[in-house]
Amino acid sequence: MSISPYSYSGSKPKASIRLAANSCPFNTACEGCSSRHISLCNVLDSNDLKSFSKLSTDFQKAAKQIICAEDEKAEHIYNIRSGAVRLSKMLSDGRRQITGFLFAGDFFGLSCKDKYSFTAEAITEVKICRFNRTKIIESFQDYPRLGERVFDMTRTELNSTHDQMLLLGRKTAKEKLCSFLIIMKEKSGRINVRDENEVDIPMSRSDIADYLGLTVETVSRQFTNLHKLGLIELDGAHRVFLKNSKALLALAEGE
Amino acid sequence: MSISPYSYSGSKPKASIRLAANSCPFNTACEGCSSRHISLCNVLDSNDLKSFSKLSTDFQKAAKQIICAEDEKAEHIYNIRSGAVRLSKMLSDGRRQITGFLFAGDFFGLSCKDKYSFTAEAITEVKICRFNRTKIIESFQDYPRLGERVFDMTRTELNSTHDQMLLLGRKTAKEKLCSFLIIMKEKSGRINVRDENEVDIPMSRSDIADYLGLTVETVSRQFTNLHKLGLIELDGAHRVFLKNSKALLALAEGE
DNA sequence: AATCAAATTTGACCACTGTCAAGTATCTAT
DNA sequence: ATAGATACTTGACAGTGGTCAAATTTGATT
Repeated sequence: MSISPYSYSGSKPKASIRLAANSCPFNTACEGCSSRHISLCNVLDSNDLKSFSKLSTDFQKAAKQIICAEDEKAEHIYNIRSGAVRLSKMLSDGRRQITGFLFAGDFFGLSCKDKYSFTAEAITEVKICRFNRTKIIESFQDYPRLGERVFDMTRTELNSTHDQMLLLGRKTAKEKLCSFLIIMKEKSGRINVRDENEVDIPMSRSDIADYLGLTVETVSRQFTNLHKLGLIELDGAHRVFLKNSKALLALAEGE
Repeated sequence: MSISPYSYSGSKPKASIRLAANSCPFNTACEGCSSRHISLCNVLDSNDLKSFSKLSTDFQKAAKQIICAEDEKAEHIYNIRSGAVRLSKMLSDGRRQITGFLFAGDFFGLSCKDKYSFTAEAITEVKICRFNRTKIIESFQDYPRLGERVFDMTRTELNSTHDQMLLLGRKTAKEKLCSFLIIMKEKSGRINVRDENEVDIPMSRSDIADYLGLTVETVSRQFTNLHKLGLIELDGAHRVFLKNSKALLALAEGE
């Protein structure tokens, strides 16, 4: 089995915590950041980046750790440098909806008011940089292009939540899973360019279920179903090969 | 039956079209706009408003008219002055998801890229002012408070789509309808302060169904159900009296 | 006021997906 | 390597909400 860009299978919490204390070697300078080209800060030139980097703090979380929790005071916004994160909301009886899977280059926490409106958890080991919300919003004055970039990303995000509403409200289980696979294909293409049809699925079946508004069992059955239809090949639970992504896309759109 | 703030029952298309040609008496000045206090332009002072108003065009649409269509070139952003609008997305086979109901003070069209990602239709007769997208985005330079306001409203909107995802993915039909009634109560309170428990429902059962990811029949059954439970009183299909909004809220949250 | 069309409600039935349970595979720890 | 825990898959059955159809109400048109 080829090496995954996520380390969901081999992550060791203890080692991760040690690294987190150590922090990133480029703590005070974002210049060496490996995710800069896809992050919000990619609009800053070398000079601006130097002063801007003082606003950021770098840290790391092991898989399954909470990054921030729903209803907690929203003091920071977070930018993912590597790894995978899930954002979720819960009903009082434990029913959960995952509102998004986030990867390198994605940020979260800006849309909240005084409290976080979701819980953010590490799916794999993640590297994150964090900014004070107030300060970064103020900094949009000094770095107008950054403000524009953040606004732009927020608009894009709003657009894709509308697609997700169409999925949740109107698609069948099969269409939902096909949509999910297409989404994951697109996201993984942004991060790692190997065979574009070889898609990593860092999250559990239960995460997928809570993202698609289904149960684990239904998700599992639909994986089996798509395999029987000859549309996908499974290599363990966390790696999928899309044998016919055109057909998957058509199914995803209900055609 | 008391008079509704929407004119969904008595609207006459012909008359509306005539009015639309006539446009608003305050066409070149937003000063007299009755929805200014709740609209995005409420951050502008009297001077700025005068020059800003030159960017806007006023018009009116009768109920059931399309304001802008999915996949159409996105040239404008729209601000609702009065009436109710629905935004929706469709699958190729006609399945529809309504992503939002909009009222006086709401705007739409900003989150789109080159094409509109939704169709906007008038539910009731609506008064709307329209801005050129490019020009208004440029104008954020001159009116920074306007840019902040729009950004802020976009963030709020993103937050509420997350709530809607939780609703669509994880709530039961009963919980969905209770949530809808609570949402409508809050929105109508913003526009018209009468008895806060007397809620106008300008949209059809079919619109509600497509908003909640249900069928018309299920929506109708749940209305009947809530009535039997003594939680609501119906005065026709478009006016609801919430007899116990606390209980409705609890049901909406799955408690 | 009368007629027709559209919207809403209600009923009967059923399918998709959920629930509960058991079996299998995978990962982690020793 | 072995054992235990966790994650995933599969099966049997059931229920919520969907489908189809008919009745009723509401609203528009003449």
